[in-house]
Amino acid sequence: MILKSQVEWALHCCAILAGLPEGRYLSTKALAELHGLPKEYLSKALQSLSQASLVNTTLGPSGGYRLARASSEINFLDIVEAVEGSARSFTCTNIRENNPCRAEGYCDSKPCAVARIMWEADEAWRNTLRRVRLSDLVSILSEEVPAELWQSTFAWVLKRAG
Amino acid sequence: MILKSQVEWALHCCAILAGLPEGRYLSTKALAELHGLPKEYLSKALQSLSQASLVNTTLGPSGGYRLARASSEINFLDIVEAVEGSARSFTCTNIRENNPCRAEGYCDSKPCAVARIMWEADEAWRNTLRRVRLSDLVSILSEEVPAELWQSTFAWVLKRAG
DNA sequence: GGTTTTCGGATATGATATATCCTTAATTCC
DNA sequence: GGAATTAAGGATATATCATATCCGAAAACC
Ligand code: FES
Ligand code: FES
Repeated sequence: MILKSQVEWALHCCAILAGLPEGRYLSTKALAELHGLPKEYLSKALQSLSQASLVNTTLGPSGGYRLARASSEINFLDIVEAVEGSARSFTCTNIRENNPCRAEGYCDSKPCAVARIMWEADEAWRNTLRRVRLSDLVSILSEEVPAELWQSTFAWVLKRAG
Repeated sequence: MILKSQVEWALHCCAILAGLPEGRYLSTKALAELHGLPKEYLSKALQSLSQASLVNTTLGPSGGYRLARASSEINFLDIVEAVEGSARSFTCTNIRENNPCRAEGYCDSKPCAVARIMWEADEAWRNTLRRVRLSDLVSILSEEVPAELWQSTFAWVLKRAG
Protein backbone atom coordinates (compact mmCIF):
# COMPACT_ATOMS: atom_id res chain seq x y z
CA MET A 1 0.00 0.00 0.00
CA ILE A 2 2.06 2.89 -1.30
CA LEU A 3 0.84 6.35 -2.23
CA LYS A 4 1.97 7.52 -5.63
CA SER A 5 4.74 10.07 -5.74
CA GLN A 6 2.32 12.50 -7.37
CA VAL A 7 0.92 13.03 -3.87
CA GLU A 8 4.23 14.41 -2.66
CA TRP A 9 4.54 16.55 -5.77
CA ALA A 10 1.06 18.01 -5.36
CA LEU A 11 1.66 18.86 -1.72
CA HIS A 12 4.92 20.66 -2.45
CA CYS A 13 3.39 22.52 -5.37
CA CYS A 14 0.42 23.66 -3.29
CA ALA A 15 2.79 24.93 -0.61
CA ILE A 16 4.50 27.05 -3.25
CA LEU A 17 1.24 28.26 -4.76
CA ALA A 18 0.10 29.27 -1.27
CA GLY A 19 2.92 31.79 -1.17
CA LEU A 20 1.98 33.36 -4.48
CA PRO A 21 0.59 36.91 -4.37
CA GLU A 22 -3.10 37.35 -5.10
CA GLY A 23 -3.97 36.91 -8.76
CA ARG A 24 -0.60 35.63 -10.00
CA TYR A 25 -0.17 32.29 -11.75
CA LEU A 26 2.77 29.88 -11.76
CA SER A 27 3.41 27.58 -14.72
CA THR A 28 4.02 23.83 -14.71
CA LYS A 29 7.45 24.53 -16.13
CA ALA A 30 8.45 26.64 -13.12
CA LEU A 31 7.04 24.13 -10.63
CA ALA A 32 8.81 21.27 -12.37
CA GLU A 33 12.12 23.10 -12.41
CA LEU A 34 11.82 24.12 -8.78
CA HIS A 35 11.28 20.53 -7.67
CA GLY A 36 13.38 18.76 -10.26
CA LEU A 37 10.44 16.84 -11.71
CA PRO A 38 9.44 15.73 -15.21
CA LYS A 39 7.29 18.59 -16.50
CA GLU A 40 4.89 16.49 -18.58
CA TYR A 41 4.17 14.09 -15.79
CA LEU A 42 3.89 16.70 -13.07
CA SER A 43 1.33 18.28 -15.35
CA LYS A 44 -0.95 15.29 -14.74
CA ALA A 45 -0.86 15.86 -11.01
CA LEU A 46 -1.70 19.53 -11.47
CA GLN A 47 -4.55 18.58 -13.76
CA SER A 48 -5.91 16.42 -10.96
CA LEU A 49 -5.79 19.39 -8.61
CA SER A 50 -7.59 21.43 -11.24
CA GLN A 51 -10.33 18.84 -11.68
CA ALA A 52 -10.82 18.80 -7.93
CA SER A 53 -11.28 22.58 -8.05
CA LEU A 54 -8.38 23.15 -5.70
CA VAL A 55 -6.56 25.35 -8.19
CA ASN A 56 -7.55 27.73 -10.98
CA THR A 57 -5.74 27.82 -14.26
CA THR A 58 -5.33 30.19 -17.13
CA LEU A 59 -3.76 29.68 -20.51
CA GLY A 60 -1.24 31.68 -22.45
CA PRO A 61 2.28 32.95 -21.89
CA SER A 62 1.55 34.30 -18.42
CA GLY A 63 -0.66 31.36 -17.52
CA GLY A 64 -0.31 28.55 -15.03
CA TYR A 65 -1.85 27.65 -11.69
CA ARG A 66 -2.96 29.42 -8.53
CA LEU A 67 -4.94 28.27 -5.52
CA ALA A 68 -8.70 28.38 -6.00
CA ARG A 69 -9.24 29.35 -2.35
CA ALA A 70 -7.34 30.49 0.69
CA SER A 71 -4.69 28.07 1.95
CA SER A 72 -6.55 27.93 5.25
CA GLU A 73 -9.54 26.53 3.37
CA ILE A 74 -7.62 23.64 1.83
CA ASN A 75 -6.58 20.65 3.89
CA PHE A 76 -4.20 17.79 3.26
CA LEU A 77 -6.97 15.33 2.53
CA ASP A 78 -8.28 17.56 -0.26
CA ILE A 79 -4.93 17.42 -1.98
CA VAL A 80 -4.21 13.77 -1.33
CA GLU A 81 -7.63 12.65 -2.56
CA ALA A 82 -7.38 14.87 -5.62
CA VAL A 83 -4.44 12.89 -6.97
CA GLU A 84 -4.89 9.55 -5.21
CA GLY A 85 -8.65 9.23 -5.48
CA SER A 86 -11.06 8.85 -2.62
CA ALA A 87 -11.50 5.09 -2.71
CA ARG A 88 -10.97 3.28 0.56
CA SER A 89 -7.69 1.44 0.91
CA PHE A 90 -9.42 -1.79 1.92
CA THR A 91 -11.96 -3.45 -0.29
CA CYS A 92 -14.23 -6.21 0.96
CA THR A 93 -14.54 -8.83 -1.75
CA ASN A 94 -17.18 -10.63 0.28
CA ILE A 95 -15.40 -13.93 0.51
CA ARG A 96 -17.66 -14.79 3.43
CA GLU A 97 -20.27 -15.50 0.77
CA ASN A 98 -18.23 -18.46 -0.43
CA ASN A 99 -18.68 -20.35 2.82
CA PRO A 100 -20.07 -23.71 1.71
CA CYS A 101 -22.15 -23.90 4.89
CA ARG A 102 -24.23 -20.89 3.95
CA ALA A 103 -27.84 -21.50 3.07
CA GLU A 104 -28.69 -20.78 -0.55
CA GLY A 105 -29.91 -17.23 -1.11
CA TYR A 106 -28.90 -16.07 2.34
CA CYS A 107 -28.04 -12.38 2.18
CA ASP A 108 -25.98 -10.41 4.68
CA SER A 109 -27.62 -7.38 6.18
CA LYS A 110 -24.57 -5.29 7.02
CA PRO A 111 -21.08 -4.89 5.64
CA CYS A 112 -18.91 -7.49 7.31
CA ALA A 113 -17.07 -6.87 10.57
CA VAL A 114 -13.63 -7.21 9.00
CA ALA A 115 -14.34 -4.44 6.52
CA ARG A 116 -15.86 -2.18 9.15
CA ILE A 117 -12.71 -2.36 11.26
CA MET A 118 -10.44 -1.76 8.29
CA TRP A 119 -12.57 1.17 7.20
CA GLU A 120 -12.39 2.62 10.68
CA ALA A 121 -8.61 2.72 10.39
CA ASP A 122 -9.00 4.32 7.00
CA GLU A 123 -11.18 7.01 8.54
CA ALA A 124 -8.60 7.68 11.23
CA TRP A 125 -6.05 8.27 8.47
CA ARG A 126 -8.39 10.56 6.61
CA ASN A 127 -9.36 12.49 9.73
CA THR A 128 -5.74 13.19 10.53
CA LEU A 129 -5.17 14.57 7.04
CA ARG A 130 -8.40 16.54 7.20
CA ARG A 131 -7.27 18.31 10.33
CA VAL A 132 -4.10 19.72 8.75
CA ARG A 133 -4.63 22.81 6.61
CA LEU A 134 -2.35 23.86 3.81
CA SER A 135 -1.78 27.08 5.73
CA ASP A 136 -0.47 25.01 8.66
CA LEU A 137 2.14 23.48 6.40
CA VAL A 138 3.20 26.90 5.17
CA SER A 139 3.57 28.11 8.77
CA ILE A 140 5.78 25.18 9.66
CA LEU A 141 7.90 25.57 6.56
CA SER A 142 8.36 29.30 7.07
CA GLU A 143 9.78 28.54 10.50
CA GLU A 144 11.87 25.54 9.57
CA VAL A 145 13.33 26.51 6.23
CA PRO A 146 16.31 28.84 6.65
CA ALA A 147 15.17 32.41 6.07
CA GLU A 148 17.69 32.95 3.32
CA LEU A 149 16.53 29.92 1.33
CA TRP A 150 12.88 30.77 1.95
CA GLN A 151 13.32 34.27 0.58
CA SER A 152 15.45 33.35 -2.39
CA THR A 153 12.97 30.66 -3.34
CA PHE A 154 10.07 33.09 -3.43
CA ALA A 155 12.17 35.61 -5.31
CA TRP A 156 12.86 32.84 -7.83
CA VAL A 157 9.16 32.00 -7.99
CA LEU A 158 8.00 35.58 -8.34
CA LYS A 159 10.35 36.19 -11.22
CA ARG A 160 8.52 33.40 -13.07
CA ALA A 161 4.97 34.03 -11.91
CA GLY A 162 2.69 35.46 -14.56
CA MET B 1 -3.27 3.14 -2.49
CA ILE B 2 -4.98 -0.20 -2.27
CA LEU B 3 -4.24 -3.02 0.14
CA LYS B 4 -3.78 -6.38 -1.49
CA SER B 5 -6.60 -8.86 -1.22
CA GLN B 6 -4.26 -11.16 0.70
CA VAL B 7 -4.90 -8.88 3.67
CA GLU B 8 -8.57 -9.74 3.64
CA TRP B 9 -7.78 -13.40 3.21
CA ALA B 10 -5.33 -13.43 6.11
CA LEU B 11 -7.82 -11.74 8.42
CA HIS B 12 -10.61 -14.18 7.61
CA CYS B 13 -8.26 -17.14 7.99
CA CYS B 14 -7.02 -15.92 11.36
CA ALA B 15 -10.60 -15.53 12.54
CA ILE B 16 -11.20 -19.17 11.67
CA LEU B 17 -7.97 -20.36 13.24
CA ALA B 18 -8.94 -18.49 16.41
CA GLY B 19 -11.91 -20.82 16.78
CA LEU B 20 -9.82 -23.94 16.46
CA PRO B 21 -9.46 -26.09 19.59
CA GLU B 22 -6.07 -26.11 21.29
CA GLY B 23 -3.42 -28.06 19.39
CA ARG B 24 -5.43 -28.71 16.20
CA TYR B 25 -4.23 -27.63 12.77
CA LEU B 26 -6.19 -26.56 9.69
CA SER B 27 -4.79 -27.05 6.20
CA THR B 28 -4.50 -24.51 3.39
CA LYS B 29 -6.85 -26.69 1.40
CA ALA B 30 -9.62 -26.37 3.97
CA LEU B 31 -9.13 -22.62 4.37
CA ALA B 32 -9.16 -22.12 0.61
CA GLU B 33 -12.33 -24.15 0.20
CA LEU B 34 -14.07 -22.37 3.04
CA HIS B 35 -13.39 -18.96 1.51
CA GLY B 36 -13.51 -19.87 -2.17
CA LEU B 37 -9.91 -18.88 -2.79
CA PRO B 38 -7.11 -20.25 -5.00
CA LYS B 39 -5.28 -22.67 -2.73
CA GLU B 40 -1.80 -22.07 -4.13
CA TYR B 41 -2.04 -18.33 -3.83
CA LEU B 42 -3.68 -18.31 -0.42
CA SER B 43 -0.73 -20.43 0.62
CA LYS B 44 1.51 -17.39 0.05
CA ALA B 45 -0.51 -15.31 2.47
CA LEU B 46 -0.35 -18.05 5.09
CA GLN B 47 3.40 -18.31 4.58
CA SER B 48 3.63 -14.60 5.36
CA LEU B 49 1.74 -15.18 8.60
CA SER B 50 4.10 -18.00 9.40
CA GLN B 51 7.18 -15.87 8.75
CA ALA B 52 5.76 -13.23 11.05
CA SER B 53 5.42 -15.90 13.74
CA LEU B 54 1.69 -15.35 14.02
CA VAL B 55 0.93 -18.96 13.22
CA ASN B 56 2.61 -22.31 13.74
CA THR B 57 2.67 -25.00 11.11
CA THR B 58 3.22 -28.68 10.91
CA LEU B 59 3.65 -30.97 7.93
CA GLY B 60 2.08 -34.23 6.97
CA PRO B 61 -1.44 -35.49 6.41
CA SER B 62 -2.84 -33.90 9.58
CA GLY B 63 -0.77 -30.76 9.16
CA GLY B 64 -1.68 -27.17 8.52
CA TYR B 65 -1.82 -23.95 10.51
CA ARG B 66 -2.81 -22.85 13.98
CA LEU B 67 -2.38 -19.57 15.85
CA ALA B 68 0.99 -19.18 17.51
CA ARG B 69 -0.52 -17.30 20.43
CA ALA B 70 -3.89 -16.46 21.97
CA SER B 71 -6.23 -14.46 19.75
CA SER B 72 -6.24 -11.74 22.40
CA GLU B 73 -2.48 -11.39 21.89
CA ILE B 74 -2.75 -10.79 18.14
CA ASN B 75 -4.00 -7.49 16.79
CA PHE B 76 -5.10 -6.39 13.33
CA LEU B 77 -1.87 -4.54 12.64
CA ASP B 78 0.13 -7.72 13.25
CA ILE B 79 -1.82 -9.49 10.55
CA VAL B 80 -1.98 -6.60 8.10
CA GLU B 81 1.75 -5.92 8.35
CA ALA B 82 2.57 -9.61 8.02
CA VAL B 83 1.19 -9.72 4.49
CA GLU B 84 1.39 -6.08 3.46
CA GLY B 85 4.76 -5.23 4.94
CA SER B 86 5.48 -2.53 7.48
CA ALA B 87 6.69 0.20 5.14
CA ARG B 88 5.02 3.57 5.51
CA SER B 89 2.47 4.44 2.86
CA PHE B 90 4.09 7.79 2.13
CA THR B 91 7.70 8.03 1.05
CA CYS B 92 9.58 11.31 1.01
CA THR B 93 11.74 11.43 -2.10
CA ASN B 94 13.34 14.62 -0.90
CA ILE B 95 12.42 16.74 -3.87
CA ARG B 96 13.07 19.81 -1.73
CA GLU B 97 16.73 19.07 -2.40
CA ASN B 98 16.22 19.92 -6.04
CA ASN B 99 15.41 23.54 -5.29
CA PRO B 100 17.85 25.49 -7.49
CA CYS B 101 18.08 28.20 -4.82
CA ARG B 102 19.67 25.87 -2.29
CA ALA B 103 23.27 26.49 -1.43
CA GLU B 104 25.61 23.72 -2.52
CA GLY B 105 26.19 21.12 0.18
CA TYR B 106 23.37 22.35 2.37
CA CYS B 107 21.97 19.47 4.34
CA ASP B 108 18.59 19.31 6.04
CA SER B 109 18.58 18.52 9.70
CA LYS B 110 15.13 16.95 10.07
CA PRO B 111 12.78 15.00 7.85
CA CYS B 112 10.67 17.49 5.97
CA ALA B 113 7.38 18.84 7.27
CA VAL B 114 5.32 17.29 4.48
CA ALA B 115 6.55 13.81 5.31
CA ARG B 116 6.07 14.30 9.04
CA ILE B 117 2.42 15.16 8.53
CA MET B 118 1.82 12.26 6.18
CA TRP B 119 3.55 9.89 8.58
CA GLU B 120 1.37 11.14 11.41
CA ALA B 121 -1.69 10.08 9.43
CA ASP B 122 -0.03 6.75 8.81
CA GLU B 123 0.50 6.32 12.54
CA ALA B 124 -3.17 7.08 13.19
CA TRP B 125 -4.08 4.30 10.79
CA ARG B 126 -1.67 1.89 12.44
CA ASN B 127 -2.80 2.81 15.93
CA THR B 128 -6.40 2.08 15.05
CA LEU B 129 -5.45 -1.34 13.77
CA ARG B 130 -3.21 -1.96 16.75
CA ARG B 131 -6.09 -1.37 19.14
CA VAL B 132 -8.28 -4.10 17.64
CA ARG B 133 -7.44 -7.59 18.77
CA LEU B 134 -8.22 -10.71 16.81
CA SER B 135 -10.33 -11.83 19.76
CA ASP B 136 -12.42 -8.67 19.35
CA LEU B 137 -13.21 -9.66 15.78
CA VAL B 138 -14.20 -13.13 16.88
CA SER B 139 -16.54 -11.64 19.50
CA ILE B 140 -18.22 -9.43 16.95
CA LEU B 141 -18.56 -12.24 14.44
CA SER B 142 -20.01 -14.64 17.00
CA GLU B 143 -22.74 -12.10 17.70
CA GLU B 144 -23.41 -11.03 14.14
CA VAL B 145 -23.20 -14.26 12.24
CA PRO B 146 -26.42 -16.27 12.55
CA ALA B 147 -25.93 -18.95 15.20
CA GLU B 148 -26.83 -21.70 12.79
CA LEU B 149 -24.21 -20.65 10.23
CA TRP B 150 -21.62 -20.06 12.93
CA GLN B 151 -22.08 -23.58 14.32
CA SER B 152 -22.22 -25.37 11.01
CA THR B 153 -19.08 -23.57 9.89
CA PHE B 154 -17.11 -24.73 12.90
CA ALA B 155 -18.50 -28.22 12.52
CA TRP B 156 -17.26 -28.11 8.91
CA VAL B 157 -13.87 -26.85 10.08
CA LEU B 158 -13.49 -29.39 12.88
CA LYS B 159 -14.20 -32.25 10.54
CA ARG B 160 -11.14 -31.14 8.53
CA ALA B 161 -8.84 -30.04 11.34
CA GLY B 162 -5.93 -32.40 11.96
C1' DG C 1 -0.12 35.62 -36.60
C1' DG C 2 3.26 33.52 -33.79
C1' DT C 3 4.30 32.11 -29.18
C1' DT C 4 3.21 30.19 -24.79
C1' DT C 5 0.41 27.72 -21.97
C1' DT C 6 -3.19 24.18 -20.16
C1' DC C 7 -5.77 20.10 -21.30
C1' DG C 8 -6.82 15.58 -22.91
C1' DG C 9 -5.75 11.47 -25.43
C1' DA C 10 -2.48 8.04 -27.01
C1' DT C 11 1.22 5.35 -26.08
C1' DA C 12 5.32 3.12 -23.98
C1' DT C 13 7.72 1.15 -20.00
C1' DG C 14 8.49 -0.64 -15.36
C1' DA C 15 6.86 -2.32 -11.07
C1' DT C 16 3.70 -4.81 -8.43
C1' DA C 17 -0.37 -7.83 -7.55
C1' DT C 18 -2.35 -11.97 -8.86
C1' DA C 19 -2.03 -16.69 -10.01
C1' DT C 20 -0.09 -21.27 -11.20
C1' DC C 21 3.29 -24.90 -11.26
C1' DC C 22 6.92 -27.72 -9.50
C1' DT C 23 10.50 -29.42 -6.32
C1' DT C 24 11.98 -30.41 -1.63
C1' DA C 25 11.54 -31.79 2.99
C1' DA C 26 8.87 -33.07 6.91
C1' DT C 27 5.18 -35.79 8.95
C1' DT C 28 1.57 -39.27 9.29
C1' DC C 29 -0.42 -43.56 8.34
C1' DC C 30 -0.15 -48.23 6.77
C1' DG D 1 10.19 -48.95 5.00
C1' DG D 2 6.88 -47.00 1.65
C1' DA D 3 2.95 -44.21 0.20
C1' DA D 4 0.26 -40.27 0.91
C1' DT D 5 -0.21 -35.59 2.53
C1' DT D 6 1.30 -31.21 3.68
C1' DA D 7 4.03 -26.55 4.10
C1' DA D 8 7.91 -23.97 2.07
C1' DG D 9 9.91 -21.73 -1.47
C1' DG D 10 11.52 -20.90 -6.25
C1' DA D 11 10.29 -20.09 -11.08
C1' DT D 12 7.25 -18.29 -14.15
C1' DA D 13 3.20 -16.17 -16.45
C1' DT D 14 -0.35 -12.55 -16.69
C1' DA D 15 -2.92 -8.39 -15.49
C1' DT D 16 -3.17 -4.12 -13.48
C1' DC D 17 -1.37 0.12 -12.20
C1' DA D 18 2.34 3.75 -11.65
C1' DT D 19 5.50 6.24 -14.19
C1' DA D 20 6.78 8.78 -18.12
C1' DT D 21 6.70 10.87 -22.77
C1' DC D 22 4.57 12.77 -26.85
C1' DC D 23 1.24 15.20 -29.60
C1' DG D 24 -2.76 17.99 -31.13
C1' DA D 25 -6.37 21.27 -29.79
C1' DA D 26 -7.89 25.35 -27.66
C1' DA D 27 -7.09 29.53 -25.23
C1' DA D 28 -4.45 33.67 -23.97
C1' DC D 29 -0.87 36.99 -24.75
C1' DC D 30 2.22 39.83 -27.67
S1 FES E 1 -16.14 -10.55 3.40
FE1 FES E 1 -14.03 -10.20 3.63
S2 FES E 1 -13.87 -8.18 4.35
FE2 FES E 1 -16.02 -8.44 3.97
S1 FES F 1 10.90 16.47 0.36
FE1 FES F 1 8.94 15.93 -0.33
S2 FES F 1 8.02 14.93 1.36
FE2 FES F 1 10.04 15.29 2.02
